[in-house]
Amino acid sequence: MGARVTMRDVAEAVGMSPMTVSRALRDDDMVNAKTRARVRQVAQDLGYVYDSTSQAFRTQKSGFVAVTLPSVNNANFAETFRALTNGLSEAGVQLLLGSTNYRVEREEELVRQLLARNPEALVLTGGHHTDEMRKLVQDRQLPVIEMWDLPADPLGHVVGFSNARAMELIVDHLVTTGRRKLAFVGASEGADMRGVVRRDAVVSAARSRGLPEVALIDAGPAPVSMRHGAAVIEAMGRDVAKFDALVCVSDPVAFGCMSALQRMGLQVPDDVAITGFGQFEVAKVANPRITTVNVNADEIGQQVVSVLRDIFDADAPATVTRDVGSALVVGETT
Amino acid sequence: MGARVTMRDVAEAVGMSPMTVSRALRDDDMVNAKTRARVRQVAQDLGYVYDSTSQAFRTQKSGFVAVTLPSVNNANFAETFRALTNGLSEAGVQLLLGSTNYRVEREEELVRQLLARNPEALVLTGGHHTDEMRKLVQDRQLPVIEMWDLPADPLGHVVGFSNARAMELIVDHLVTTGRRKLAFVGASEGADMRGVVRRDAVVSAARSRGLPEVALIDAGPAPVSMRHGAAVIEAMGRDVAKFDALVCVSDPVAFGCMSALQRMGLQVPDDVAITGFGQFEVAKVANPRITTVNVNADEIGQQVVSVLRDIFDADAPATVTRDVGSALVVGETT
DNA sequence: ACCGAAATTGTTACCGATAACATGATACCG
DNA sequence: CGGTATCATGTTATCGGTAACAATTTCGGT
Repeated sequence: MGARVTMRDVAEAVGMSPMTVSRALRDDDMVNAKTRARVRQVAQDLGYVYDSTSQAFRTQKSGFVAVTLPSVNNANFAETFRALTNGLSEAGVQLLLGSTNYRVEREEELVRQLLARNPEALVLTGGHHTDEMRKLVQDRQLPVIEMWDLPADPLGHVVGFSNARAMELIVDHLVTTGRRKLAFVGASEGADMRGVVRRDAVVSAARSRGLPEVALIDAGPAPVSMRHGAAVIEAMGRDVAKFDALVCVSDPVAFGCMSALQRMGLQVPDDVAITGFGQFEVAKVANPRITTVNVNADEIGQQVVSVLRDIFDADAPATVTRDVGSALVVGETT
Repeated sequence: MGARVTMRDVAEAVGMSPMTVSRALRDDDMVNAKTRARVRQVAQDLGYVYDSTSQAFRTQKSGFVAVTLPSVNNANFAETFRALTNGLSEAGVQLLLGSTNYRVEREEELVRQLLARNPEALVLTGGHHTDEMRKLVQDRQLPVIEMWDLPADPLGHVVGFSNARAMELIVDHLVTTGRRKLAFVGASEGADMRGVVRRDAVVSAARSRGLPEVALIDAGPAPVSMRHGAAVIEAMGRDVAKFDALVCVSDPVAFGCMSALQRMGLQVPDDVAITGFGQFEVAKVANPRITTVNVNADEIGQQVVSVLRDIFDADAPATVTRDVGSALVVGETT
């Protein structure tokens, strides 16, 4: 009861060496079929539980892939994570998850912790990191995948899409539908780099298309969600109607804005158009449906899995960059 | 470059024994301050990364707490997970996360994998498990916490609330506001036990209060979300107006239902009332605000952390049950 | 300067699985 | 029936830390 059951115990019980037990419990070896069956039976009877820690230690292969996400509490990142989990659990790989809370310093600390677990690959969300952190991962010969962005100076493999180009799609769409006075609703400067990139892309796209300067509506520190969108629009009051369109950093924010507008009696899209980002479920179900950009979180996950598979199979693949693209999804808010 | 830097290397570089290095790198020991500083400096210079795997192996303490969630892609579970992460990262504990996809068989398999990592505690969502799985965890002297439910036959500690009582709050509220013909919108029988409990509670609460039998609207296999709620109501058409109220298994489903109703031109709550569950963000921001039940996912996480702290501090605490309760949050849909 | 206590560093063995190599058992061949 | 290829099992050493204990140094008080 007190002591834990080890392979040695199982070996003793079947009257064989631990090595044979080890082989019998793993699939891939040449062990007599009857022996294997007996070993497995005894192992089960004794309540033996395999010790991955020892295996990881002995083989120097942890069976872990480390993943950092800005937040789990985001349907898109969660979806990518789900796809990763599903794709990798078949390969017997477990995920070590950490949240950066949208802060690069937190990411550095986190990666330090994760590296101590000796992961076989590192999957990072985004391409913005501290210098210290870059050094950390580059010193090791550890496969790194950055996802959700297309960083200018990648650490290794990349699976993502261009946030900037996605925003241009939106701006062009708004121009086409006759909107000119745009406002961007997003988080305060700083933490959420993806948001910053989107904002800057909107601003510069508007400029290059000859629109008036884009107004910036600050919904508070990242992460911003439904309630922040609603709150900031509520605070503005009917003033907001001076804009033709609210370009929001994400669908939840867009939904929050829309809800606030509707409560004030303003019509979407007649009084103000709204766009979101990320094709969250709410965009499809909201009334009216929110015009958004499909970023296919699931496919990002799958592509990352595929890259990891390649890495694990062939030991030294060239670093790849996969652009999963993005597409405008026109709803009823524009 | 090829070989990894170990404590031995650091020890050699500073001219001391590995043991001293080990002590210097951990905080809590009595090492000369200057020695410690020197060791740390050298370790950093050499790019030494601590190997938690070895530590876990030697000390037989993994530094892991294993957590199973039905799905990461659920704002409430994600919130609980976030609270767990935050609370435990201070204690130097890492979380090992697995998703059961709302299936007990998957849970069993998952727990098997997680146990192989030798976690110091196991945090499970819900109180329904396979027999095999119950044996698995009871054989070990491993602290187990079930959360989000109040199981009749708990495996160990419990932090949760009564789904049944929460649904009674809703039924009573609907009765008070004059509703009698209720329909429950949830997933098909089977996987999501929490949903089943909620449904049964509504049915029996309605009976005991003398209401007509509750109609059951099947939104498809778990997990069900916005789009499933919307789809099933759309499929029903205006027939749905024969009900006084739609009692939904969750806020997202409620939002989907509401959206579908509104698209058909039905008024909420005038034509049909709607209730949700879980106080998701969408309930607060939707228009009208959805009447729901606050379940405080964050507090569940915090309470679990507190129980874990107690477990880690004092080795053998009695098993505790903490009811975090739930409260009706009246919105504008009833 | 000497002694004992406290502070600091060192030595040895070991956690559990498995790679690499060695050995024993069995089958198959002419 | 001897000899070799094949299959099946056993032996030994080891991954990188650290517990437990041992040895050494430092220091204050007399």
